[in-house]
Amino acid sequence: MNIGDVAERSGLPAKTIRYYEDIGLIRPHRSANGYRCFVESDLHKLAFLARARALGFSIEDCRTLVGLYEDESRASADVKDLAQQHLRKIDAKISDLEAMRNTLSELVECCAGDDRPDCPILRGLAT
Amino acid sequence: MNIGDVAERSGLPAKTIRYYEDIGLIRPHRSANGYRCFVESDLHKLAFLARARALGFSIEDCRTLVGLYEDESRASADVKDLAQQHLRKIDAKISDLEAMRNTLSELVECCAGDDRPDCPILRGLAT
DNA sequence: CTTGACCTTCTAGTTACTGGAAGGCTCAAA
DNA sequence: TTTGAGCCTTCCAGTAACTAGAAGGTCAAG
Repeated sequence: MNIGDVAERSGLPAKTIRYYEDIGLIRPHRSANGYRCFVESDLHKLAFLARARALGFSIEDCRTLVGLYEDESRASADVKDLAQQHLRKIDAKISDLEAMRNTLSELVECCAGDDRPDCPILRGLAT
Repeated sequence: MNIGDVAERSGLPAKTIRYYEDIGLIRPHRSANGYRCFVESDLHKLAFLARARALGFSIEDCRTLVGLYEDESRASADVKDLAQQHLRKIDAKISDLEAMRNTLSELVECCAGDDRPDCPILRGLAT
């Protein structure tokens, strides 16, 4: 398979796949013409990476997850720990965003939104 | 005021204040010795920026907001539009994060988290 | 033999800072 | 008067995870 095929089948842009090779997440073989030559297991790994990234895991977390995935003697506790840490980060981000949303939506609701200059949003920011 | 004073009073690191000058958000005067020399209005603007950033507005949004703030003939509708757009982005981010959290916490709950290799989290990612 | 769709590498840009190096200024103590 | 601490300055590089674009090689079809 060439990069275009795995891009389509994994849902990852070709650029991203090349980047993942650059940083050592995958190691596809090369054909005689220099093209990357992917086998099924490369595709499988890329799909794994795509899903882990979609769940918000960082690239370094993904590297660890792939390592655990390929380690037949892993302890599921290690995977769970990583996932729980990530879950806590997600929760923290959600809290931050909700705090922002609450403050901002209060200000927005107070704003007439007409052609006059008086604006509670700006007043709130300037306070 | 020197940069250390405004840093303390605005809550922004000195590095960040220098950066804001670099990108043209503020234009403090200089003393004879080359030190930046801040007046109250600079401090006020920095505090405004700090609050806008804390609400998640991008630097470019902040630039626009400062412009509106300083424009006595602004229409509050312009401010409100900007804020509402930002609110929608925040809501979208929260939705994304909640989707991640839901999927991930389901997987986490299914995982024994012991020393055995069998792991529903990895299976979920590999599917 | 050319055309178009692939593929390659390389450089640089994105966001909003942050860390660190190398060096100048200021003020108080010895 | 010198010295030292603690400010300040600029400039360069690094962060995360790509993404855009340029310049050029390869391949299959017509």
